[in-house]
Amino acid sequence: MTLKVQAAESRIEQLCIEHGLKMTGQRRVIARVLSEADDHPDVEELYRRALVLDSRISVATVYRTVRLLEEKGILERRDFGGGRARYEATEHGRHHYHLIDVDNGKVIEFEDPEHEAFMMKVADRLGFEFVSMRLELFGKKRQPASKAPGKTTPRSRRKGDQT
Amino acid sequence: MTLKVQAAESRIEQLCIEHGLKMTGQRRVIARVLSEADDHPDVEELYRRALVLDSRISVATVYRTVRLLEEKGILERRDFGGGRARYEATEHGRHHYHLIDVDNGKVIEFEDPEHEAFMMKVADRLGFEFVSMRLELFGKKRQPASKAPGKTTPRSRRKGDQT
DNA sequence: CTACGTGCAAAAATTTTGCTTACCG
DNA sequence: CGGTAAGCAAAATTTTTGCACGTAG
Repeated sequence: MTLKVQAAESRIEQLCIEHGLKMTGQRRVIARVLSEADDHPDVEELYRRALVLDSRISVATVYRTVRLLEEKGILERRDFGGGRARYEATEHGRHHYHLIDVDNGKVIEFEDPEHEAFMMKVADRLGFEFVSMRLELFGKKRQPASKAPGKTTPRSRRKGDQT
Repeated sequence: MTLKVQAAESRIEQLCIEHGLKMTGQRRVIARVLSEADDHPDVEELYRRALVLDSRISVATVYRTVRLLEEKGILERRDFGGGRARYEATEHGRHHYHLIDVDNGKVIEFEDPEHEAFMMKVADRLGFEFVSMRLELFGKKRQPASKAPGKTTPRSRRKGDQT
């Protein structure tokens, strides 16, 4: 019996093809990494994950690729306040939003089905065709039941932010 | 009769004082620039405007100040896709949102009175105390009644973005 | 075959910082 | 006065690019 050796195209690769992009080995790898990510990796993280699958990829290519995919509407860029852009796949018709814990940078996702529809209506009313949106909510965890606040903010380029 | 020679504190300066910040000449200038801005200037633009009022201000100070004010919740940082952070004064209880024209970077503001209340409820439901939020809508101007699309995107660090 | 993609390293752009001096409270 | 802020220039980061070469279609 023959094995199917990873023949399946990743979801993002599929989208790339639909958009008529030339599929190079690197793009396939990056597409796969993106397809499998269920968090919000920045370029450096994408690069790291891509390297595992294919060691001859350069950061430059990752940058070029995310920019391309963003322009095509396949990816969306986020800014959760860490100074570096984070990416996630676009989910048409089913947007989710982000609640960022300002104390530790953790990101919680939530949905609101009516919200996107409402935004589309807003765009329409203003004479625009909806392209995409971003909604970020910043908050502090409630429940001050114990310790002191604690200024836990190491003031420097934080490499390892969460989710 | 004596003239009131700019004795009035700017709104932002007022807030700084309430937050117990030491008011230096530079901060006063930057606070004033921010108070008078009705757009979304980036650091470089703030620096330019501050220089007009006081020539001995350095960019470093502008960076340090916006960071400080953002931490205090007096300012909010925005990302309209130009690669540089933009700032605007926080308006508690009356958030407005941004619709960015993806073709030319122009920003249109709009409001939705119920929206912030709704977001606060969401935060609360998730166990968080609302700190702030951001909502950005990206769209293309409708009405393709004339010319061709036109790839009007000079691909490089664009210095002069709109609004 | 040819246009487009990639690697590499250098360049550009943005933001942060170390250190000394200035100045608010 | 004492501690914080500012200036200046250097450093750190993040992102883009020029060029020679590789490759998808």
